[in-house]
Amino acid sequence: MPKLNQSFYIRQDVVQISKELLGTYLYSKINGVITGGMIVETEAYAGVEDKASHAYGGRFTERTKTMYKIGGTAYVYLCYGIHALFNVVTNDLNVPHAILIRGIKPTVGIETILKRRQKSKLTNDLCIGPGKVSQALGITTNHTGISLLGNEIWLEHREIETSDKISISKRIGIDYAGEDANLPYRFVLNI
DNA sequence: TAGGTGATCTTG
DNA sequence: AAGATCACCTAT
Repeated sequence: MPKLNQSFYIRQDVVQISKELLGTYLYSKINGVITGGMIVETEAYAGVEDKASHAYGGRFTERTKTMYKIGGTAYVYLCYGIHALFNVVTNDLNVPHAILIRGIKPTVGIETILKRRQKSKLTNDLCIGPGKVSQALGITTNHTGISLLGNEIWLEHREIETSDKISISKRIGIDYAGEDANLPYRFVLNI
């Protein structure tokens, strides 16, 4: 299957792209081992005007500078001291749009994923939750800034059958964002 | 439902 | 230089 190419990522509408990422596949290749699965949950973070975004108001720091890179870059940061959260940067250089990958359905390298997650059985929620996604695929903050067009972390295109299975809701864990906390920027694929 | 966890950011 | 904050997870 073809990798998502740069022109997919370099588009204006991060909310639309977030929806389109449902049903695509996310892979990592760590120490020669490929793990991955189908993306089933995403959230859009819409740049400098979005109060929930790390880049709100144009904030540009050592951490957030990666969000200003060109579409098709990985933005990974540490949350609550424990969890690496993986995001896809979109849009042009210096436009800090990002999409948080909140859940996948694992399909490749299940053995490795179970080992990384310290679980013995494949359950429906094994990789549901952004911290779990990174743990399952071996993604760490060291991966922040790398290209998603390379051979370490990448996405592949699939057509999903219908949009009827998509649920839209407000984003999780951003109560600090005022009225923007209610924006319908979370997308879940009901499989 | 609450506590663990530590890098990051803001304030002083 | 220090304290508050935080795009979460696990277990009770």
